Amino acid sequence: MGMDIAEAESRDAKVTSRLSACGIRITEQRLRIANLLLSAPQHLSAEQIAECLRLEGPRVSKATVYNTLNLFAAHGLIRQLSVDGDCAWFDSNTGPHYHFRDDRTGALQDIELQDVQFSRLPEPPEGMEVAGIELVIRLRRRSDP
Amino acid sequence: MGMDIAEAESRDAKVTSRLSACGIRITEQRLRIANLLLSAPQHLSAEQIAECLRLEGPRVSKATVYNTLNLFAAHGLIRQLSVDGDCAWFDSNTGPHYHFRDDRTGALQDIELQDVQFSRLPEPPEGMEVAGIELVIRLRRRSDP
DNA sequence: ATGGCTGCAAATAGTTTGCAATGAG
DNA sequence: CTCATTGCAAACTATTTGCAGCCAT
Repeated sequence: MGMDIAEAESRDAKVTSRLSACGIRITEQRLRIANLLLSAPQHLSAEQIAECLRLEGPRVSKATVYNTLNLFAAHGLIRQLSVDGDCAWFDSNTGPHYHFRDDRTGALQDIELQDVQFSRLPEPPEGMEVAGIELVIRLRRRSDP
Repeated sequence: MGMDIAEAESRDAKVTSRLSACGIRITEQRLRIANLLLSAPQHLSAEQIAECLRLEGPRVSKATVYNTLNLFAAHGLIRQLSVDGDCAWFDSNTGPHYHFRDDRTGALQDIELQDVQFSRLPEPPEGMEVAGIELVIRLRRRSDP
């Protein structure tokens, strides 16, 4: 479960350069949040991120968590999802893809683009064009034995 | 744009019987809200419903609007959608179908089930089954001339 | 009459904002 | 040194809940 110092440093270096490439100034809080989200494809809510930060070290205010997430999203480093009305989810996979959603827990899981194919799609209304397709497959525990 | 008294009465009668069939007691507020939503397939937010009620007659408290919408949803008369994080939308089309969403205005429009066909869908994760598929095609104004 | 509804106001939850103190370049 | 960033608290928005009074049955 651990990560040695060399690993942590290389991870920090990667994340740091991604932030810098966007013109985002590096701070301890931004680096910690970026490490949570950007080291692997993930779906996290602001609350979950705040919770992780709380467990792992010095507290980061919720305002800063939100400000940082919005900053990252504005630079296209992450994407905000509206799959449930209760809270926003932040997805570090910014490429086009779809989601499974566990109805009971709310947990999300990626579906690769090529795992869904449409043999028919409706024509957009007059004067409009498709800006994106959001697909959520809701899941429940299988009932049959 | 108007509706004569006979029309309004027959609409009331239809709506009343749908509510009664669910065991929902008829009140003036419930009838007015039901008339807005159930007389045609529609997507309305709680705020829009409150606004319509405000314009058309005696005020209905927001709490009652929400309580009523939740009541209707619990009985399957309407369905709550989570297509944007800002507010809930209530859809009086309860059958399976999909949506267009205008990114600029947030407005929703139905897509019939048969206008979308999948030639490939992913296998649900172990022990899970598909509870439903939510598809939103986001629209923008067409850019090319 | 009596128990379910309504309206109000207060509570809640998620998120944003204002501002003084802090910290990075 | 200087301006961006942080943390806190307060503001805000959407929604829910507690409760006294009202109304359908």
